[in-house]
Amino acid sequence: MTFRTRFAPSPTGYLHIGGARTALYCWLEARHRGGQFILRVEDTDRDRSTDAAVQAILDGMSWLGLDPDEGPFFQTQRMERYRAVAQQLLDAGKAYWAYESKEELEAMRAAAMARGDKPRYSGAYRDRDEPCREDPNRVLRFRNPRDGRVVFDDKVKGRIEWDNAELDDLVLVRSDGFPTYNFAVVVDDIDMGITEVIRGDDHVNNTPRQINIYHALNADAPAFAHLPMILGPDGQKLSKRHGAVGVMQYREDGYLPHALLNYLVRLGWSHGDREIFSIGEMIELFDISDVNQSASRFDFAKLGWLNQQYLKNDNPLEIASELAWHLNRLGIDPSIGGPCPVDVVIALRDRVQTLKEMAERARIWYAPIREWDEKAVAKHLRADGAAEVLGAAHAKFAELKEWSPQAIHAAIEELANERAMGMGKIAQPLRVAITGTQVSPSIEQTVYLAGRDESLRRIDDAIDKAAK
RNA sequence: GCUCCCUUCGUCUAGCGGUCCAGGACGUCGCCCUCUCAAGGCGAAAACACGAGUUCGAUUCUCGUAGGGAGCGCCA
Repeated sequence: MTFRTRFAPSPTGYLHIGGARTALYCWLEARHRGGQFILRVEDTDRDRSTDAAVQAILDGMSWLGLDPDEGPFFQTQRMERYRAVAQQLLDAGKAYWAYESKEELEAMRAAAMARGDKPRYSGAYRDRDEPCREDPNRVLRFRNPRDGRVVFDDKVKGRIEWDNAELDDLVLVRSDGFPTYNFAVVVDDIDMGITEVIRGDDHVNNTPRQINIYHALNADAPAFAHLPMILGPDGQKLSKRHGAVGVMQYREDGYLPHALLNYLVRLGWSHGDREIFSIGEMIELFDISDVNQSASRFDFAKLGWLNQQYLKNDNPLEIASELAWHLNRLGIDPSIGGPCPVDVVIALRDRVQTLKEMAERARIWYAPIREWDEKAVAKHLRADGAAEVLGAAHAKFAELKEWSPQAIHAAIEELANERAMGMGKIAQPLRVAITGTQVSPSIEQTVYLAGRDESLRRIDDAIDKAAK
């Protein structure tokens, strides 16, 4: 039997960070074992499912590079199949019709709670053996075994045991004819030949009921692996309050997909002291049974560090095209003018953690200085001799044979030697002249990226400003 | 309330009975480098939730306690 995993989101919102990690683990596990990864959209809740959410999930997965081998399949397109399997269960006496109204069920639960019991379905119709009748409240319920235990070896959590007495007769088919989650997953996972179910640990409680359904269908249950939750930095459930929850938001915030993947793979899993993993290494080394059992918190600081690692080490050409996307979002079109984005990447990759920051910092080379840092002006432009130094730099730059960081560096060094000044005395006024601030990449990069004409213009402006 | 699950530095984790007065990484702090900011280098502080067992020996095994989480839907 070939090894097959699946990711089965319900399209009720964007692909969130926990879902992304689940998808990643499913994908890695399939790739690691040379099996297949299937994408299935669980859209049986017609009230909450939307096409936009389906698209958001697809977009998120494709941005992350988590390509499925099969799918997406949609449960709403498999209605006939669920109906047939339901009939099969009914014929075999493993399911029965029940007719309680939602209010009655509600009262039943409340009464059980009041007694200190678990709120469960009483099984009132279980043994009535009535002929089927039309009724708006009619649902098909599973005849869950009354005794015995369900035992399974979770690949993450270890052995988990459950008394059947704890389980009630769950609804398989709703009164509107749609299958419930617990029923549809089992049918799908059997039909799609899924051999390993990897999902969030909020599903462990469903697993014993699903295993019973597998058995009722004379099918072998797959292996299960339940992943611990990802919490917000404060240890609370991850929510909008924590900022980025949808995966595509990370793109907008300037993270590289590989960095996010690397961060996610290390959240709950590790391989010795290793922190950086190429996709190939993840596939080679990942094993679902090495995943941790406890919830982990999301740490933006570490994600930022990882992102910078990729910014620094990936091919600058590739980073440059990502940077262009972010520049566009700021209304800058680098193809029209200004420095080449690759040079910008090289100048800034050691100084920022995200592409978004990089684009914002790159602004000074694509557009005029918007705002002067008055403290910087006072300290460096209006300092004694600053205007004179700027004038000398202007002259040297104007005469440079080639406009390169090396040539600019040589010119500044020469200037420093001529006047026996420290580099700082020259670099800082220049920096303020070019950027309006006292923070930027190395002075030769800063000047180089501005371009010769623009540099000379800005130096002139700064000299004027110094005089005022 | 009931059932199930979880518990090593602030955070992510290593550890699978002695190698641990607990290792790495992020973050923090200090020093070095230095034209600013970073990056980089070096170094420091920082954890086995608690209590019983089992054992010659427990971070590692068992059981409790405490704390946290999940589920108990005609939602997935």
